[in-house]
Amino acid sequence: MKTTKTTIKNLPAEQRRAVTVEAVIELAAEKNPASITTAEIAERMQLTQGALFRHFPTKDALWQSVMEWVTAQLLGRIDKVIATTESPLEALEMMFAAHIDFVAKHPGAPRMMFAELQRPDPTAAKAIAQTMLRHYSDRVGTLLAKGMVEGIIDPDLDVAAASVMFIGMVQGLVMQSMIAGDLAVMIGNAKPLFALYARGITQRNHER
Amino acid sequence: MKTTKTTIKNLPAEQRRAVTVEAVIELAAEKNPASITTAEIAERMQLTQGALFRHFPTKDALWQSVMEWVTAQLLGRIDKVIATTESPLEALEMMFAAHIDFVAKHPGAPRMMFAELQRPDPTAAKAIAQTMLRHYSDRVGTLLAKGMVEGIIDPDLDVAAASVMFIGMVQGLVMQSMIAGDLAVMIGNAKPLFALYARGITQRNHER
DNA sequence: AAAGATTGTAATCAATTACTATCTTTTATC
DNA sequence: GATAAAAGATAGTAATTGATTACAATCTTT
Repeated sequence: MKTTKTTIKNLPAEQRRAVTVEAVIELAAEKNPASITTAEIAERMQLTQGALFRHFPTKDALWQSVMEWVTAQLLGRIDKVIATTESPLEALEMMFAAHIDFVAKHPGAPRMMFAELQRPDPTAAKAIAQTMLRHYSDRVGTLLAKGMVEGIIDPDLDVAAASVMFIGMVQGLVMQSMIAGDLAVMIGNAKPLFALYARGITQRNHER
Repeated sequence: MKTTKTTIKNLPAEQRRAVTVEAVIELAAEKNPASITTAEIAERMQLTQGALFRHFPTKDALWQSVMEWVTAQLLGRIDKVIATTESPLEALEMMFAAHIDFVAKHPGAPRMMFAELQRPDPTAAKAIAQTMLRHYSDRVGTLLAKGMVEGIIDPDLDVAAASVMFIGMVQGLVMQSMIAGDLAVMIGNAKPLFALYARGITQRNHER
């Protein structure tokens, strides 16, 4: 037993790649993802810069792995909570909460998404980000459609607009937390925000 | 008379600075603002890279000017349309439309905002972005409060949440247009989006 | 324990970064 | 039209970028 925590060297390749992705996620929480250098990543994980390229052929390949990690994590969490309820509205709320929780734990994730989508050249990492968001929108759209059938959600609702607003809410909270420089503000405002959203999409006949 | 349109040289300093800001806004529409170099800016305006530093002492000073331009433009347009109506709800809708119109004309603007807010170090440009968004939120909050007094807007509304959602809508549309790679999608979705927003914040007693 | 494969180090590469010093050209003012 | 100031061109700087190299340390397999 000689696992010194500070210097974990000679990790198997797969494990090293995983640690690298974690380091990038960490760094993306602290600064603009576009300006993260390979030297910074290496320093964060107590490794030399050149060693990084033994595990990733190129920097974009590294970003690709990172985006895949984010995709798997976020969609995984979302699908998990959706499956726990039959109510579409409740599912949307849990989906939103799960997303905010994920973003609060990994503030770098939405920033990376945004940064990747901005890239002019069609990189592999960018493509992953695009398909991820498409899948995300599909989840929201499906739940909304389900709710309309059940009569919970307004039948005249513009599903596309409601999807954009759902994603916009997350983005708005992220932006607000960046202005305030405080992540707690995000979790605190999540519940009233969704309440406002629900008020906009739900059917009215039953009330009052 | 030999004013070839491609080479506008020897501009007076003030004019040159204005042209520079325009060039940066243009470039920010095409790629990640954080990775815009002084060489690129100079090339875009048919100037040598060194000449840029005759008009801006440092690169951050340049960004500062750009952020000031965005602030003046956006807040200026917004205040202008707000003044044209007495109805808070109508004012909000016009404000939203003006914002989307501005963003559609200058897609680089919101990207720069996002990029600046992400910077870990407290630069002058970042400070401008923060105060700008604070002023923006104030405008929304004031209109909402006014609407509550007039009985148009739900008295139990969470004003902070509604402000976050307002900004989030813009951000959501920006993101959607980045995924689609098409700016037209933004303008097309603006109206139904605001309708959904209005549905969430307005008083219910008068209807049905 | 020998052999081979894997992982990491240190030095280095060309390209690019923001920024500067020096020289030339253009513009404005008399 | 002479002269000074303003604006731009040219050609640099040191530092940083992603990526590659030769070599050493470590692990795995036999």
